[in-house]
Amino acid sequence: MNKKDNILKAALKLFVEQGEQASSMKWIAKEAKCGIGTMYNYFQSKDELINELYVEIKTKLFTNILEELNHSAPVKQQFVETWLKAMNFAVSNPLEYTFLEIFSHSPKISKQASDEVNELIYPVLEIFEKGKKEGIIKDIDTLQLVIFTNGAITSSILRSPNIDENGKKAIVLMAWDAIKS
Amino acid sequence: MNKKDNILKAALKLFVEQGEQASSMKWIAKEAKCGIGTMYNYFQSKDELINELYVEIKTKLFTNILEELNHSAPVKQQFVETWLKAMNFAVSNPLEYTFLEIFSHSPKISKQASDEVNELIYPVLEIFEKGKKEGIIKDIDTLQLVIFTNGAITSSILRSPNIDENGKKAIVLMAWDAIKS
Amino acid sequence: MNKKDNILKAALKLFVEQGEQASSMKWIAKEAKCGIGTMYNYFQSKDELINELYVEIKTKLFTNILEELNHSAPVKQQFVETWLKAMNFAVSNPLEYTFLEIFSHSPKISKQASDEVNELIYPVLEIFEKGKKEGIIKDIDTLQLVIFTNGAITSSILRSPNIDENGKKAIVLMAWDAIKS
Amino acid sequence: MNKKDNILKAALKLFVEQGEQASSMKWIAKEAKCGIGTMYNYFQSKDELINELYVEIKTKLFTNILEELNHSAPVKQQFVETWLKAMNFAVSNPLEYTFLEIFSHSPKISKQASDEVNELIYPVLEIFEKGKKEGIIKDIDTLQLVIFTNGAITSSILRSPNIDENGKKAIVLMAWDAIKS
DNA sequence: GATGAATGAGAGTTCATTCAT
DNA sequence: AATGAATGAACTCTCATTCAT
Repeated sequence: MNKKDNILKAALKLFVEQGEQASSMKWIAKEAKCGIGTMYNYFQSKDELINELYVEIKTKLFTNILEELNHSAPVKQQFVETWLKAMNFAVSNPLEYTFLEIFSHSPKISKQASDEVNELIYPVLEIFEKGKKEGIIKDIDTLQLVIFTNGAITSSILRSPNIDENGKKAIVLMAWDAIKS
Repeated sequence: MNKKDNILKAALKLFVEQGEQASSMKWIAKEAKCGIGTMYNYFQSKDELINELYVEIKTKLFTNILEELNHSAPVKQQFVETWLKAMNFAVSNPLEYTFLEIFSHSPKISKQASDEVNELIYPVLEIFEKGKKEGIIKDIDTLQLVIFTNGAITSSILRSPNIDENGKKAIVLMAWDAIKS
Repeated sequence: MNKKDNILKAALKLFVEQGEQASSMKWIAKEAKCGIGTMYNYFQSKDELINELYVEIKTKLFTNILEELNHSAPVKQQFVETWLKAMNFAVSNPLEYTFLEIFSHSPKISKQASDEVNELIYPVLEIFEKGKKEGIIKDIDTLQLVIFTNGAITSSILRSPNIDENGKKAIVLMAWDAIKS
Repeated sequence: MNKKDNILKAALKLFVEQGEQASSMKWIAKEAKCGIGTMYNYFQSKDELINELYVEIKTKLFTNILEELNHSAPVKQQFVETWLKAMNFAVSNPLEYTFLEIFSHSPKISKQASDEVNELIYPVLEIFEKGKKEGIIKDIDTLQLVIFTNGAITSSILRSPNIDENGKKAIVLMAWDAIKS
């Protein structure tokens, strides 16, 4: 078993369940079943651990969302499938999804990590752009549309982590109703 | 000059600009131009300061939103006016609104404070209920509708703090499109 | 009612019941039903309050012990009456007596207060001196005899604050057996 | 070099020489030539340090007193030897003995520590019991006899730390005179 | 690479004391 | 004389980080 992954996993669990401040390096080491010093062989500091975890999870989320995306499918279908996948990721990986929420506006996340992660959204933007060109999505700044959609869906899923398939679909369709022209 | 208000104001500023963890009591005292001990005459602990600030601002927000609400106006008008007021509050009080976002899911917020502010949302729920009864709002769990709406609008306003009147209106109307049946 | 006495009384109570360290000036003021500032009109500092209390109580104890002492009575009788009075003082004034024990070796008691109080013992020393001259008390350094006696009796009374008359007499007679030749 | 022992030794020295309140953890660390944090690797808190020191020293005292005690020797001999050993311990370990005196009635000593050390006295009680059965010790509550004896001897030794062998013997014999029937 | 005892800066908090009222 | 809000030095304790093993 990979030690670095153990550490990331332990940190994720404690950060989400106890809060970052309450999760000391000592405790993370104990949870990861390794020495404190070992953690510093893999991460230069606690902040670096947080940032690496953040980038890793965000990348995992987008990889998951965007793989198998059929760029030639109708825009609405792409929209629905994309956001359903996001919701499924959240449901299947509650720790990861909650972590992203907690740290997305944290001062602990470096500019560099933030920039790195922001690029991941581009393929999603393209779906909206395509829809706007086709005249089926409102002619509003694309980033604003994504932020609106993401805010709505993320809020919904975080407070209903046990939502069923119909519930998820209803939420995505509400989001579609919001942005469709 | 009110000392307690000075402290609350200084804490708000630093919490939002530097993060809570990076804002030591020493620093808050300096910003509030008072001694450290003085803060403890008004708040039993840093946590209590945070919680009091949270309840105060949340109450201020809802007071602002709900005053002058015309309960006999059409549901759509009530919906639009309510959320426009929320956005206006956010634009006029960016520190306050950001603070609420940062701390709304923080482990620092006590159960008691959380319960206290949760009651403030009831009048908003009623608007949705009325719309559902009239058949003009989707027949989905009311709380879920509010969370969806709030998530969408909060995300939007936080990342476009300089939005103009038309921008605000566009966002509220998107939210209306999402929930209307 | 005298404010200064109120303060001394409140301090005595709290020092004995809660410990000196746990008895803040604020708490003493509250117990004495006066403002914090008022205490500083009567005592320059907390330490001065402690020392004044110490000297006052020790003086009260010795006044009580030595008044009515019949210097022409037989030595044994003087001895017994003196120490019985000390025990009665302890039983009647448990707070005062415990206070003396707690502070008798405290670094808070100033050299000056200590010297002042040490003079009070002289009349008691004289009883022992007289007994030694008469050959009915062991020929051991007088101060050592007093310390032995006082240690024995003080220990005994502190752990049996509800002792009865016979118990007190038994202890004093044990002390007499110890020092008599 | 044992760090924990260094800390205990430094704390003992400062507590006795400066008082507990005046001996900050920072100062103890400096005296023990270690960092402040190091102390917290060995003791959870300052209070725990005090209690551990108390139990350790009291145990050392009684181990010292009771080892080699000849239970079949005459009661008077057992009595004399036991208390002579206590006095010798006090003379050889003045810091330790003074520490016990200072803290024996301190509110810092926990009920648990107190209970733990109270059991150490049992073998001493047995000597008195035996003497009472033989009719050579006064028929007074045993614990009271021990408290009387201990109070007398402890007071004596604390104020004459440079006492010689004859002086010690004289004091123990005074104590014997007090309790013998 | 792996470890965890050692470290000390810095955190939150207390409280004796001051001083304007 | 009486008050108590204001103060900040100094306390105990935490924890990210280091480094000798």
